[in-house]
Amino acid sequence: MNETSCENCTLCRKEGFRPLRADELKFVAGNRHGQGELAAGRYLIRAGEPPKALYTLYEGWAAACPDVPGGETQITEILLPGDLVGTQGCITGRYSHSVVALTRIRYCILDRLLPEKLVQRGGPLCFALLRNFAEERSRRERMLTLLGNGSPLQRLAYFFLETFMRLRAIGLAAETMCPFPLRRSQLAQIVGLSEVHVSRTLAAMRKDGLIDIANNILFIDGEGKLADIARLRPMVYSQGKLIL
Amino acid sequence: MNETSCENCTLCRKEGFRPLRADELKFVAGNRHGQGELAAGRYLIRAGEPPKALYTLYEGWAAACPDVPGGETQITEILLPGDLVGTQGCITGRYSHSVVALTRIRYCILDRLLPEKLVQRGGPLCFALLRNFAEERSRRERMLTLLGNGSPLQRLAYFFLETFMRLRAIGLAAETMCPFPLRRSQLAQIVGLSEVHVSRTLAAMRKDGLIDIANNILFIDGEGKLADIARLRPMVYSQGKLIL
DNA sequence: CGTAATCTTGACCAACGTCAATGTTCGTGG
DNA sequence: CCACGAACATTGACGTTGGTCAAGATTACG
Repeated sequence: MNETSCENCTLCRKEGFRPLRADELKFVAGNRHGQGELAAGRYLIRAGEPPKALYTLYEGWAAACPDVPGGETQITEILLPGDLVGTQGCITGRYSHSVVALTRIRYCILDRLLPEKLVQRGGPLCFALLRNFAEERSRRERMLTLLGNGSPLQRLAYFFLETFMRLRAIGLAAETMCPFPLRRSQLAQIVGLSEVHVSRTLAAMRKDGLIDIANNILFIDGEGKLADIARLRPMVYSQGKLIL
Repeated sequence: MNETSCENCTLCRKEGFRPLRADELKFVAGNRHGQGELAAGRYLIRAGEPPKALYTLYEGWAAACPDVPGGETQITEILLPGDLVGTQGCITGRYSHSVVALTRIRYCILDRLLPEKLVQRGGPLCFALLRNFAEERSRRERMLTLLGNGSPLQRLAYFFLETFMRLRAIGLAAETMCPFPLRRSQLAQIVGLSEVHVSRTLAAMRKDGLIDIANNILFIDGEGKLADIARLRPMVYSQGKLIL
């Protein structure tokens, strides 16, 4: 596993990422403490701990889940390549949720104080951090709406659509399909249903020609139909994801 | 209704708000375009519209609710005095949810470009804006967890506890009670249950000596018991709410 | 090829939603 | 101050949805 430097990072070259200016690149590189790798199932950060670092997910999928004492875990967000991990901790002094790798992941390690430095520094990079927060807040808001009064079908339809569009925005999806490594039980923890009921609902969706999941690939047969069912339309801003 | 200037604002004097430095006060005052008032049930902002302004809720309660075409509305956040309204729109160019007054409200009108200016300016005020986002994201994350796998009892217990603690943090709650103007139907839209079931659950909670609601006042009889039931503990940061 | 993990399907049941009737509170105008 | 109506809250009866349990089927992996 050889180290990749910021200068020849392949991720932020992809469409969907705004290229960094020279001085920005230097700033980020100067706050970078190397990179790491983690197997599926291992934890990158733990809820409640003081922040050790800020991370950028570079490859693979991860999940954010608050610790719920003695209850089923709930996944509150799926983290995809390019997403920041641990911002909450670096801002408020405690990680608010754990982050667990869902596949093997690779990530960059950034200075814990990067947000503060960014605020001092100001400029577009700082604004991008703000927009990152806005985007995540907004995404949780939509899921909240779905969990509050959406049917199982609506919840799943929305989640598939959103995930697909997020992947497409960073160049990781094909025309009508995308990688999809999630297990039924993980889907259940995301949409707030039992694993069994997820399975049933998926069977129905498959029969109706909406979607199919096979070999860790999600096939979207009718993006429009899915959107109609979900009622809510996912918003994928990320015209300028930042920071590696 | 006489105008109050930033200089003799009574809200930000309260405990829980970090007092502004002289230059910060000047900056905020310079980006303030007066204040407004709205009756219960009227909309302050509408989902999907381009941002007209940023607001600070000065008095009263409001609710954030994304537009759901042809479905029950879901309330994704309760806005209390001192909270910012419309940040999402000012950052991303579109308000992501509507905000409706739940009681008569008074609010301050701030420049739509304030977040951008704040980013240029940097400093503690900018960091406070970031922390505001972090706090709201975190709050939605907790509700998401509750709606995903919490019982009706847990959902309500958590919501009462969180609201009580938020009000206390800004000096608007007494030892064991606080104002509580929400109707059953609004509670239902927050916790994702039917109005009838909220009513039933509240009756049970009252019988168990947990809480009581009467005359728009919430009585918390056992804060510890409530916290045990809710499993999640609300986090109220706001050591330094900002910006009027 | 064998074992473990994951997925599917069926049967059953409890929790919650819906409908509807009754009771209560609040504001308004006489 | 009282009377009235409208909005809101409570309670009961009943049906549906989705959870739980358990038994097979399929897949993944050594």
